[in-house]
Order: sequence, then structure tokens, then C-alpha cells
Amino acid sequence: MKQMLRQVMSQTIPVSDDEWAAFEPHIKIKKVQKKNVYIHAGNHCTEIGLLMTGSMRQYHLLPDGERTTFFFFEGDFACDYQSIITNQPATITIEALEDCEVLYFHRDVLLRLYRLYPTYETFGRLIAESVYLCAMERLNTFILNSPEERYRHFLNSAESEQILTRIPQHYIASYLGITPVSLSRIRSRVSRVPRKVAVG
Amino acid sequence: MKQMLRQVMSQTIPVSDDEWAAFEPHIKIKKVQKKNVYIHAGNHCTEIGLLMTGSMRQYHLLPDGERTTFFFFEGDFACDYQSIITNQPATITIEALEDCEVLYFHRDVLLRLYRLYPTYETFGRLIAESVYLCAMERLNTFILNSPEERYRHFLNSAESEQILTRIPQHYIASYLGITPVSLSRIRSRVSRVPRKVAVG
DNA sequence: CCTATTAATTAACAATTGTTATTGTAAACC
DNA sequence: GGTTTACAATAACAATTGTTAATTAATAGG
Repeated sequence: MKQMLRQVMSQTIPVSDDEWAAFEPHIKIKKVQKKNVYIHAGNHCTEIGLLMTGSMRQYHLLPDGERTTFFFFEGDFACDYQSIITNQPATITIEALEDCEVLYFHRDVLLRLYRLYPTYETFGRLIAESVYLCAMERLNTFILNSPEERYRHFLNSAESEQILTRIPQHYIASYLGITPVSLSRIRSRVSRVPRKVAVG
Repeated sequence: MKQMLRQVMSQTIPVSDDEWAAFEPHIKIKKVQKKNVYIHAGNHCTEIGLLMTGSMRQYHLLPDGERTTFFFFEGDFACDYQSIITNQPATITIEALEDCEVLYFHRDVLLRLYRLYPTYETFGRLIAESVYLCAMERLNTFILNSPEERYRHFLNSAESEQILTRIPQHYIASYLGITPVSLSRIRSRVSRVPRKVAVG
């Protein structure tokens, strides 16, 4: 079971047996039932979870409702990474959309491993870098594209596969930064006209 | 002169004398004149520059024009960090808005230091984390706020000080994800009405 | 100092999105 | 199975932004 975490980490950097031995005892397992909250906004996020089964939704609570900002599936690390980094209270809430099984460990375990093993420090850097790349890609779709372009872009992305089949549409709309009504309109527009292209 | 780089790095993590000695010889200086391009989109970005004097603008080239996505001032690291991380061609262009002096070093120098000194590896992680935090903060203003709210948010941010005094408004508009015309309208709206608040 | 160029404001109109409400559909629960 | 609840599609209207163009202001160069 815990080997799954080692395997996921190995996709980033190989972990030797003794490096793993220093980590393995600190890994725990929990279940989060559908509709239950895994990370609470306002609390300090101290644990990092690897989603084994199920799916989760991340959202911000605003004066006028919630905005969904991310989805987690099998093999994803679920946490408020900003809270992990800064040790400030979480600004987002993560809730289970399906029954979930989570491997998790305490933030401090990772910080200790950073100091003890160069491999983990490198792992930490590579994770931070890859998470940065994801953030920039997402940021760019907001800065460079209109909502309709963003939806088309989303359809062509690798992530859309899972999301389209497992996530309700109004959460997807929120994730794309628009209202459910607007997404529905865009969808009907997109299905009628393949693409708007300048013609010479 | 080069000590300035050491000082900037020390804000993140202290660098010992011999760690610095391994780095210092690889640091070079160049000048970039106003309106000249420092990083070219399409080229591999292999150098990381620390801006000593002057200011720069980062932008994407799109079919229908350019979108300004960042500004650099004294003490900022100027590079296409995505290109540095992935070793893929740069997607952004960086040009000098004022005459600039830049301390710079090759990407490979940093990668070698990562392997040789844990301190630099840790530095690399902390930089990646802090750059991630910036990206997320910016992303959130796009996801959670309307253009007008984004402008108000920008006015209250620390970065706005420098930007408002040294950057032309149409670049700021682009940076906020709107047209110059729209920013002008928002400004006149904002100056007339302090804020739109729900009243009971 | 004057001119040429670039930037910012304003206005009018088009296009898109947000908002609210209604209808139809699907899922969940008893 | 029938009811309730949640979800998606559609329509009508308001609000905001994009677009184009004209005017004014500021800047740069000779």
C-alpha cells in the first residue's frame, strides 16, 4: 500500500532503500467519505495526502459563494501547498467528491527529510518546480485566453479526460472562471461552430 | 558589485565564503539598453539575470498582439523560469524599459551548484517555492476577482508602488488582463466611487 | 521651442458574460 | 415507484468589457 507513495515519488526522483526506510514509518492511511472535508480553510494545513482512490475538489469561500479551483484524482498530492510552504492558515477547502483513501504524512516529516537527505531536498525542489509549471500554465490560460478559448484549451488538455467524466459541470464552470450558465452557452456555441478562424 | 547578488541570495539563505567562492567566478555583467530585448521567445533561456539598475517588461506574443505579464526592477531575477526548469524554448520575451545593468550566470552553473552544495539545492527549492507563491497569488486575482476588483487589489499591493510610477498605463492594463480603454474607464469609476459595498 | 510621436481619456456601438427565472432532465432518497 | 433534490439548458435583461474612432495630454527628438 505505502509502496504506492514510493512509486509516485520515484517518478520524480529515485528513492534508495534506506532513504525510504527513514520515511516509511511516518506514513499513515485514512479514509475520507464523500462530501466530507479533508482540508479546512482557516486551519493550518500540516499534512500532505496522496490520493489513492476517489476524487476531491478544492475551493475558495467568497462573500458571494465558492469558487472551485482544483480537482484531485488518484496519484495526486492533495494539500494546501501554500499553507505547507508558508506555515500560514489554509485559504482553501478540500472536500471529497467520492469516497477516498488517502496516504498522508506530516509536513514536519518532509522538512526533516529535507535536512537529512539531499535526495529529499532535491525532491522538494523538483516538486516545487513542477507545481510552479502547472500554476503558470493555468495562469496563462486566464491571462492569454478568453473564457471560450479557455474552454477549448481545457478540452485539449490531458487533465480534461478525468474531469469531464467525473466532475459535475457547474464545478468545471467555476474552475474555468465562469458561471454554469455561461459554460452551457459556450458549449452549445462550440458544438455548433468548430472554431472561429480568420479567413483570407 | 557581484556582492549584490550574494546579498540578494542571503535574503533567502546564508551563503558561506567557500560556497560563494564556487559561484562568484561564473558571474558576469552586461548592459541592456532601453528598448532592447534581453530574453527572446523561441530561444532557450540559459541565463539567469539579476537586475541591478533599470526595469524590464515580460510579454507574450499572440496572433492579435502582445500581452504584458510581468515587470522586473532592481533586485529581481529576470529570466524565463519555465524555460530554465524545463530546458524548453522560452515562450516569453523580456525587454528593457530603461537602460539596465544585469549580473548574470549560466543555468548550468546553478545546476552544478545544486549537486555540489546542499545549501544551493535548498536555495533552489526556496526560490521555486517563493516563485510558486507569487504565481498563485497572481492566479487567484484572476480566478477570484473581476477586472475592477483586480485593479483595486493591485493598488493595495506592494508591487504597485514601483509599477505605477515607472510603467506606462497600457502595459499595466495588459498586466491586469484588460485593454487600456477598459483600465481608463475603471480608473475613472474607482476615483469617483471609493468602493461598492453591500449596505444593510 | 516647436513638431512629431506616443499615450490616455472619452464616446458610441458590438459582443460577451453575469444575473435571474423557467423548463426539462437526471440522480438520489425514502 | 414516486417524490424530492440537484443539475443542465434556455431565454430575457442588465452590466461589463472589447472595439473603433476622435480628442486631448504628455513625451521625445530635432
